[in-house]
Amino acid sequence: MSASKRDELVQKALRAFYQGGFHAIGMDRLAKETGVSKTAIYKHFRTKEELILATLRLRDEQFRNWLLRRVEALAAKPKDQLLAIFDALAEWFEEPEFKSCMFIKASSEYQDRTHPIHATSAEHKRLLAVDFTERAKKAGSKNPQALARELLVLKEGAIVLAHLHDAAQVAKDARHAAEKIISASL
Amino acid sequence: MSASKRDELVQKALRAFYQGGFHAIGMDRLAKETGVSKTAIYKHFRTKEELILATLRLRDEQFRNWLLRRVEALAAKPKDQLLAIFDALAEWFEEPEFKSCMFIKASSEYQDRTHPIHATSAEHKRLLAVDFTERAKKAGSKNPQALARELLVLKEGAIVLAHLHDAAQVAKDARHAAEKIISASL
DNA sequence: GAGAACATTTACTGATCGGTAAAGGTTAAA
DNA sequence: TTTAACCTTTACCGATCAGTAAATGTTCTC
Repeated sequence: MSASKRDELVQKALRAFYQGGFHAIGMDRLAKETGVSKTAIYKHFRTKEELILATLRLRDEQFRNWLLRRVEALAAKPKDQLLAIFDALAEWFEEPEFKSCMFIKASSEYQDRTHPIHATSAEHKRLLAVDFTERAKKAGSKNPQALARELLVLKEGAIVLAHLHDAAQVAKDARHAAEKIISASL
Repeated sequence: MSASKRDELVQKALRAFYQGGFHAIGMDRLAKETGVSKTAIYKHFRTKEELILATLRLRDEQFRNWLLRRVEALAAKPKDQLLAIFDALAEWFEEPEFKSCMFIKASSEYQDRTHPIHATSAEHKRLLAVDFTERAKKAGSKNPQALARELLVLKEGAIVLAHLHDAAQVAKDARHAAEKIISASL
């Protein structure tokens, strides 16, 4: 299997797990949906867990890359970029394939903190906090780390509620809350 | 099976699903853990889904009852009660069995909005928002519904992050954010 | 104590789970 | 053209999935 074929497999597996859930999607169904036979999959991933971890690594890279670039495209000044996080989220929520956050779902199904899938999910959120902190610092926050963590709380809550309630309304609510938090922190 | 036995079954099933996940816990394992044979379970619940729904109804009642009474015990004035939500959450996060929110996990595993399990999860969050709105109104908020929704965003985000990062820190962050949002809304 | 009514267990169904052995195809060097 | 290396497919493994039929207790009435 070529490197590009492998990437394609991981991308398709990512989509299947995201839409269907990790326990709910079996390897047989995965083979059918990706067009790669089960044996061929197991040539490259020793276990289902390793395949899941590969999809999470891809998702982490794709999502953070998308969010941070989108934020920079939407606003120039660091303070506005902190707010633009929630404009970008609003765009994401409107995508028809939006089904909450891959990492929230992963940590829901793999709850043990020592489990690699759980740890990978925690790391994804940590890396987001690192980026938020950098922007909060540039925006002149009194306590950039605290502001970043508070914005991250808003982001995660918005994702969860966008999946359950009116996504557009939730995005607005989170943005309004962010405005107040950011103002109070400068 | 007596009514109390049935309640005990639902309570034990709730615990098993909460700790293990809905797809991950099979009916055989459930029978073993609850001490009730599979056939006996199916005498009272036509499908696994119906049992899950029964556990969610119990959890909704238990959790909202606990949170709202705890909030009232922690603070007297409506404004302080809005803040006390996050003190109560902090207590919850410190419980050793804390594993995120049952409804977030349920909606993660049953993603279709038309699915009864997903709808039940959405309803649980809606009922919390109704209570928050009432308290926000009594606290003198300019826009009680908006404040309630923003606090709910904070609450859900705090739960997700408490499950992934340092729970005590996350509870503090959410409380600080709530202080700013509440102040700005009065 | 006989018998009806109900609750519970054991044992099973076909389907699917994650994972693998063995065979069949394809390609390229010799 | 043969052979070896690699890749993929088919077919299977034991375990577990949700759900059920038939048999075995257990309890209550008479």
